[in-house]
Amino acid sequence: MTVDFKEAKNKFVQTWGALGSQWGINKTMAQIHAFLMVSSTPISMEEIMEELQISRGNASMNLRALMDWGIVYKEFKQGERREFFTAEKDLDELATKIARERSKREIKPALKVLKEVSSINDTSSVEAKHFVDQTKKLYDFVAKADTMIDKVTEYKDNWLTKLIVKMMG
Amino acid sequence: MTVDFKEAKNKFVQTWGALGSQWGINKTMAQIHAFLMVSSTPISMEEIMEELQISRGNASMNLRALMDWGIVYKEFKQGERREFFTAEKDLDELATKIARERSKREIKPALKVLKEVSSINDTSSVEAKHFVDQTKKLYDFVAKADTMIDKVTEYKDNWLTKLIVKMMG
DNA sequence: TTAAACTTTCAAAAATAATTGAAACTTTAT
DNA sequence: ATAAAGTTTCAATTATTTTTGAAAGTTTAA
Repeated sequence: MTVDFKEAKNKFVQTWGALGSQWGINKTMAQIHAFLMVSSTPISMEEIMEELQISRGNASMNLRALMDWGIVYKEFKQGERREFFTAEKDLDELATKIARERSKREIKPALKVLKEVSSINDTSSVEAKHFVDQTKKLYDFVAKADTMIDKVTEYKDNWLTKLIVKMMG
Repeated sequence: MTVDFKEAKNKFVQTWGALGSQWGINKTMAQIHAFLMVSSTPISMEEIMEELQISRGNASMNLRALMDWGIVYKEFKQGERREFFTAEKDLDELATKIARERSKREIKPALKVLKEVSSINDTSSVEAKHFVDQTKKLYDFVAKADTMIDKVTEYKDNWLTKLIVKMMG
């Protein structure tokens, strides 16, 4: 491993970790994912701990979380006791899984609340009318965006390209 | 203000705050935005502090941040010394501004790093080759997604609807 | 020019989130 | 059955982020 490669890899992992934080994904989780993304072979927990200088517990919990998101897989190696991990490397698949998971965990529950609060029966004040009107609009908008995520992730391959082609036409 | 309305409003503000956290936006910032979104008149800092039970400093800093994002505006009232605030209420405009701002602040810098690390000249190992290949793919994918944000936010109105219509066709 | 009304700033404190590490647990080989 | 090799869990600790509040700054009216 040349020094340049080592540096580049490290920079990538660090940057991805920082970016993750800004999007509400914890730093280590993003870093482990980044590391696995650019690794060409399955990696043991030991090696992840070593590379990212993190504890066993941290590695274990974040690998679990990544597997729950469906973007990291456990692999078993012939004649090896240890578990190895690989990342989903297909980017269409990766984006699809992240979109679906965020929809399920965050957008759907938010929609539920929006529907609920926009259903109050109060027209006694301008404020109340505006509230109902605005939250209904928000519900429609978010629901539409969520539908789009569903539609878009139904495409198996290359949906982003296809979508852009459609947009241009 | 009936009790139901008060409750609904509060639930909405709380929920939006919690959702914000999950997306890397601080709770108070999201709450202030939510509160302004469903308010039909300009609101003073005093009133925001009162409603959300937060300090003056907190209110001031987060209002500044929201204005930097371009989704909250200062208003001046005839014969009033105090400043009042309103949120961008048009949802297409809101989504556009958030998308553009995140692109500028996070995606563009990430692209820069991706370009940089994928440009190393090392083909001495399978690992290095895989790294370059994978980061190049990532660059292309993220660049494409970012282009899409640009295209989509060029539409002035109703871009989400138009996009869905195109997709269905 | 001054003082009242209001806003901003930022160091310190509080709250929240992430991380550690050791004990408990599981699996496999002998 | 047992011990070695490995993984998971979670209470305690540490790190990070957010919030406070008071001092400094600004604007306006008189």
